[in-house]
Amino acid sequence: MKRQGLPKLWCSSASLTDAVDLSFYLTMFEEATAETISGAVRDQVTTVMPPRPTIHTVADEAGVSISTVSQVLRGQGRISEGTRRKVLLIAKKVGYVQDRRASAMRSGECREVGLLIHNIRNPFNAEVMVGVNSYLEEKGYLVFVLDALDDAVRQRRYLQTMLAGSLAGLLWVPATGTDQETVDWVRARSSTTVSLLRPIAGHPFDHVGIDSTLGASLATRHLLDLGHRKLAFLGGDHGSETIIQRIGGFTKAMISVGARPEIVWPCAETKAAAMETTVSLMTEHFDVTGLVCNCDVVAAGATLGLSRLGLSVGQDVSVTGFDDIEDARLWSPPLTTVAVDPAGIGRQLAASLLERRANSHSPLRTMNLPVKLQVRESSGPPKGVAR
Amino acid sequence: MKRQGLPKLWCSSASLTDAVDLSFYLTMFEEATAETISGAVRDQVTTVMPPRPTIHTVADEAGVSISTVSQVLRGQGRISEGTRRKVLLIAKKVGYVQDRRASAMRSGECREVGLLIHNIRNPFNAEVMVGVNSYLEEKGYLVFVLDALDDAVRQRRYLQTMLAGSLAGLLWVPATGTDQETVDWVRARSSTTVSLLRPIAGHPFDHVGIDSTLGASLATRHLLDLGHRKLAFLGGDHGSETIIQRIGGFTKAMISVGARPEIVWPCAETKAAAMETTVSLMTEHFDVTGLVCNCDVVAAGATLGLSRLGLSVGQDVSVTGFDDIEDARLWSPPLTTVAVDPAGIGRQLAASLLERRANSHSPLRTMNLPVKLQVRESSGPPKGVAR
DNA sequence: AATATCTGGTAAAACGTTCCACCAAGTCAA
DNA sequence: TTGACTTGGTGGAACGTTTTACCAGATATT
Repeated sequence: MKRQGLPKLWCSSASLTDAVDLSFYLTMFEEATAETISGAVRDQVTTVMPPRPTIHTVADEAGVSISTVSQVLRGQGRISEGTRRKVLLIAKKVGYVQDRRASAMRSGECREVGLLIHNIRNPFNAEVMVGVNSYLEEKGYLVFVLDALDDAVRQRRYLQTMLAGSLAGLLWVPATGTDQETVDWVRARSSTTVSLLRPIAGHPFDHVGIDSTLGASLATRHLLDLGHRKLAFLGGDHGSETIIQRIGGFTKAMISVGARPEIVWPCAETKAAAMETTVSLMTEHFDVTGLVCNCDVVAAGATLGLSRLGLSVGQDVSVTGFDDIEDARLWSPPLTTVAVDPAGIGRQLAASLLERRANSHSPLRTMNLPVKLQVRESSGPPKGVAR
Repeated sequence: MKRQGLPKLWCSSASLTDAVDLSFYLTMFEEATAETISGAVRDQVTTVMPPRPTIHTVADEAGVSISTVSQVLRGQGRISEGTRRKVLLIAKKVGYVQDRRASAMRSGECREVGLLIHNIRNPFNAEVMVGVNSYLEEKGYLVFVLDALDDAVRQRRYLQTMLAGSLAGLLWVPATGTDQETVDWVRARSSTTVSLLRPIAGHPFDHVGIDSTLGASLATRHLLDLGHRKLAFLGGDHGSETIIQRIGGFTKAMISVGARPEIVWPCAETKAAAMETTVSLMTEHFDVTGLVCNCDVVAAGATLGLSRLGLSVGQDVSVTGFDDIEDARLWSPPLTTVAVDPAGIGRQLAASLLERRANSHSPLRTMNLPVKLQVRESSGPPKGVAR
């Protein structure tokens, strides 16, 4: 079957009021069903692979030594324009690609950065990943990602594997429950490590994070200013620095107006968990009028929980999030949240990493990026207070 | 600062009706502010790294040859229990970890699998990633992820980098606009490649996908059965096999009841894009009563677009998705969607990869996993038709 | 006593690069 | 003509492993 592009039909987002030729799609359909039987075996033979061409292949073909090829390829040394051309041509012809392992092994150079994150399913984390990647990429680094699923044991395994080949650097969001031994182990093996988002007690690495305390404080303050007094803090993993800071911000803001920050319920970072926790929380504390959530995903879950209880968000109960993920502004009601710029984190992360690589003896740095309260309709004055 | 665990306070998800000691969080807060100044420099010295211990280090320390160490470490060869013990002990003591690069280079063995995906921000993709990872991981493989952002040029670069070190296998969701040259290039370089989700014309690799035609057909049929006749297909990238199949399923189902599948609008795989496209579409075709969406993310965007127009989903207009991401059941209204099991894809992907590695000469296989219509409240009979 | 077999281990050649020391031939100045 | 310098390149040792061939000594077999 041959196909050159699709019929114009749907290639533009303009609508199609004229009658259209449907035969194309029907044909597709027939073929598709035929091929689509579960587990169908296609009688196609895999060809035997020729061995991957090496620097030797190129050298032989060009009639020069491997040293010459190496120098040409790296643009170093003194090679005449003629041989240079010839070598490049042949390299292209035989499809040579440098074996990074061998190269890195000999030269000690390495351009691979590992990003070990705790939950790639959280859109905010995905955003950070894309951000850091785009910055390091243009410096010639390759960022690859491992998702530890916030499990300390799995994280340990991944670290072991990552650091078994050498890395240009490690970007690390420590999983919940990361122990001191793991931290020490990483310190001993990776000279260039930047922790991110979740600070580690003792600050053993460069760190890029956000001002969690301020963020939580801003959100809480916002609800207090609207007239709320009975607020709850919802979400967060057990025992991390981040959550401690956020609860700190919440507490401080509450205390400052004489309210009691009593209700603090952790929960997993998923909508489903947050929904259930919210239902329980609101059942037990029916007089709560505002929820300060640890992240947008939790806020989304809280919204669902509230609507299950027949409570309207922004009117009966106000909700704030943290992160300002792309979706937050699209929800109904749009979420009031503490905005963090994931691209900014990415940029700073890349900068920190490169700086540390350039100068491994400079003192460790902790960067906390600014946060900004993004007020939307999920927060409003409590019932009975005029807007 | 020393801390042994947190106060019991919030370590359980039980609520706290008693008065609590707040001093702890206040202390935290004070410290946090002090440290949290943007760009603050911490006066900590980085220690100089001792060179990473090699197999030689261990051999010298143990007074044996490196061959012996190598054999002990891999549990091969004939080594007495005594030396075995000694070597293992020393290896542990000096903190030896094998250099995977060198090992792989010599032995040709490789346990790294690359996953090149087109958009990790789509939760479905994230789910697939987690799935495949969990299966390959227990077989001792390391799966690392690159997100090509559905950009063919970036994808080309990433492929180049990934295949520059050798890989045990490549799992590939081809980006939109992947050209034949790229496909050929991958074929020439990677013997173990499994394409996933988006089939490639000509089926040059093993493939794990889903029955897109059937899925789209089921969703369309469902709406038709409810009494809808004026349906639109929304979403999808330009020119991929997937979208062709899905439009095929839509078309076939429509035709089978004598309806005209005229309205087919592609759009990017983000909520924002889908929202806008939906607004345009519905403005132009105000009589459409059902939207068959190419994926759940698009369906979510469509929902937002409809509510912006004051149309209620499931009553004024029915919407179906594709994927059944975790959120779909939590939305309001919960989304009727074609359910695909990401874990199943993960498992099958892992299986295909391992099988291909075990037997590189068996014929290529295309597996299409079953889909199932998950009916929820986002679809209902059109107005004027009794439920 | 001569031979075979087993046991525990070593030496050295790879793997595909990089990089440094070196070389042959040409050029140039004195 | 000699010495110094430049140009264009080569040879070979490393990098940290794995793997094969081999060896010395002990033990078993005839």
